Amino acid sequence: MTLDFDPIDEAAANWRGAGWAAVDAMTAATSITRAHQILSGRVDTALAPLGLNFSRFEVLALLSFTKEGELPLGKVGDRLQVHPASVTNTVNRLEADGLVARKPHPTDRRTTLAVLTPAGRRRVEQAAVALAEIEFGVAGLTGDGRRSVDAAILELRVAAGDFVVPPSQRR
Amino acid sequence: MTLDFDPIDEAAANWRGAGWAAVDAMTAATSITRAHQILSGRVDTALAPLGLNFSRFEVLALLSFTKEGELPLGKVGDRLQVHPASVTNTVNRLEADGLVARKPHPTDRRTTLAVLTPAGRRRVEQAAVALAEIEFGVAGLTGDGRRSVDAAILELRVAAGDFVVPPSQRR
DNA sequence: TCCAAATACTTTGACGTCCAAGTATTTGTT
DNA sequence: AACAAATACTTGGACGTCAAAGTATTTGGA
Repeated sequence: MTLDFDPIDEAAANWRGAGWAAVDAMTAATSITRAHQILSGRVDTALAPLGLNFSRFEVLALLSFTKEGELPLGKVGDRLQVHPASVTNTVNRLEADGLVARKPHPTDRRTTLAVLTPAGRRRVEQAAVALAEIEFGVAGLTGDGRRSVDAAILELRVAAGDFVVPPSQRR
Repeated sequence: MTLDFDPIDEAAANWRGAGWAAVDAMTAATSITRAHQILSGRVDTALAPLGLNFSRFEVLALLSFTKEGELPLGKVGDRLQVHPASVTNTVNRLEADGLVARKPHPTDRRTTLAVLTPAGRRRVEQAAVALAEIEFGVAGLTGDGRRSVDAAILELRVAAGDFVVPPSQRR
């Protein structure tokens, strides 16, 4: 199963041979896709014994950082940049496992709050340890590599409109 | 929906505040995950009018690079690093659209070949143009950014055992 | 005050991915 | 030659994601 050549290099050579454009963009896209595949597999493997996957973990972690351990579902989606339907699904599962509870918003009846339960707080702590142990699936990336990936992808995220850099903090 | 702060920076600050380990690994993993989400959305949008998604396109492209325009399904999976079940599913769909045909292997009856049809060849050419136009979803990444992403992720892929660098070509 | 538009969440449905198990065929050993 | 193990692919099931439509509630004008 392990190849004796770099499949991305090989693809780049093929693309050039076919006269196709944007080869450098293709390799970057393919690299990112593969990196995601690798780390997501590792992360899910590490979290499986805890009954979590990365999405569920992210929700728990986000809640654990708030003062009251609660947040409207919509805010969760905004922060984690996932579709509202995915938030519903993820919270359903966390709720079924007793790690989170739904609670009506005190003043806005459209809104539902996700509240971290004590079991949820314990679980997220365990998960954070488990993920740190496997370096979040990026074992193999050096410190320099991590920094350069962060910096490069920051450009991509800003270009995609993920957030607006306030004029005062442009770097 | 657009935030006025970097959600990954925010997460890093929260993690440090909670005393959780491996913050730099977490930000790298989150960056890669988000980058994948961005580019995969853009790519699928660009390919949708052609009735393709990135997986289907990759299969067509791979076949188009071979001499005969055909390859055993297993080889397709190896090259694209996807699960055999996913190859079956992807080829089913391409076959239903008349872009690929299944053909028995001439000597090994366990093996099935995927063969590019003339329509498949035309379609993949159109798709390559469409993808080049949107720079494979990585518009926003500069040339330097693309190179540094490639280089960093190469480390990750090698560490993950994607392929073995022959001793003669170590860099 | 009234009501159209916006907001918040859920539901449903189409896909895609992976794992595990099942079928068919070939290989490698004895 | 015989047969267990490996290989190649498909099937079925569990999940996850997103888009679109539906329900409930709140907002912002006229």
